[in-house]
Amino acid sequence: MKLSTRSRYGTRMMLDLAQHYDEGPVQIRNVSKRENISVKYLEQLIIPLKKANFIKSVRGPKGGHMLAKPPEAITVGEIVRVLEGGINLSSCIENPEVCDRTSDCLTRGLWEEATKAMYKKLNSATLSKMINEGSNS
Amino acid sequence: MKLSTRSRYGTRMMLDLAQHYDEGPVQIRNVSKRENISVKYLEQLIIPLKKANFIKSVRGPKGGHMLAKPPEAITVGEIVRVLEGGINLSSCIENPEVCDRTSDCLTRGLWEEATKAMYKKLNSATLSKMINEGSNS
DNA sequence: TTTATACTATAGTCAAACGCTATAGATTAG
DNA sequence: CTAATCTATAGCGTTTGACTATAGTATAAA
Repeated sequence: MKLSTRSRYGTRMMLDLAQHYDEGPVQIRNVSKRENISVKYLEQLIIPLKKANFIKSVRGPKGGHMLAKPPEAITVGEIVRVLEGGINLSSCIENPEVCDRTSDCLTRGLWEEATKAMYKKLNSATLSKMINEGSNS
Repeated sequence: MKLSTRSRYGTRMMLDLAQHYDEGPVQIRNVSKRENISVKYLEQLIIPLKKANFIKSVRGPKGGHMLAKPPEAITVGEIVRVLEGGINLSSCIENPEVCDRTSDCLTRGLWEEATKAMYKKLNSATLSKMINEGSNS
């Protein structure tokens, strides 16, 4: 029931990139220092975020990473979905065939509704909103 | 991000008990057959649910288990909270001290809001509602 | 054209959690 | 007193999570 550190660290990295948007490529090394997260771990998180087109990278010296879209066009919901591999309270929501009781299951609908409620909140939070509203909003 | 089988099986057991409420003590053996969940595993789930006063048990021959309150007085949210050990997307919500960034964390508030949204849904579902509304409501 | 800097890819390690099973014991109706 | 039933605790095998290590590939700049 907990979000993985993947999602939490990934979101922090994306917020860090958002705070340095328009400053050119940001090196992982620096994100690592500021956020106190291992370089190797961040490198791993970047891969799926690039595939999802949220980050673009520049190789070689002076290279680095930057948001592929402006901070107001990326939501935390999207980030979590990419890093968590889908947000769902139960795998029977995506894959009804994992359970032979699907047809008459009393609980499935509820898990789905609860998932959606959470989802909605996360989707309403763009990176720029997060930065502007701050922590104690 | 998935609910554990503990919560899902536990909820199914509670729904089963609700469907046999007022029939006297129900034996785990029978719940096990109907729900296709191991007896030993169910026995384990009953313990915390008894402590939380959702189930009461009768020992000896003809003994068994039954809801400690009517089905309309128990919500799925309560069951999940007991079996999951709290529903929270991040442990920093219950225990701010796990992270030294709490004071200026941009994400904590969002995890909390999303948690509450999910929570609200689960709390609105009583066992009797679940049974009456069925699966395809 | 070399070299240092930075990103990329894949595999490995360690510990904790999960899902489940087994054993032994306590209680009580009949 | 005994069989049916619940109770408690410990164990076990697998999976997942959170990292870490190694061996690259690309490229700006000297």
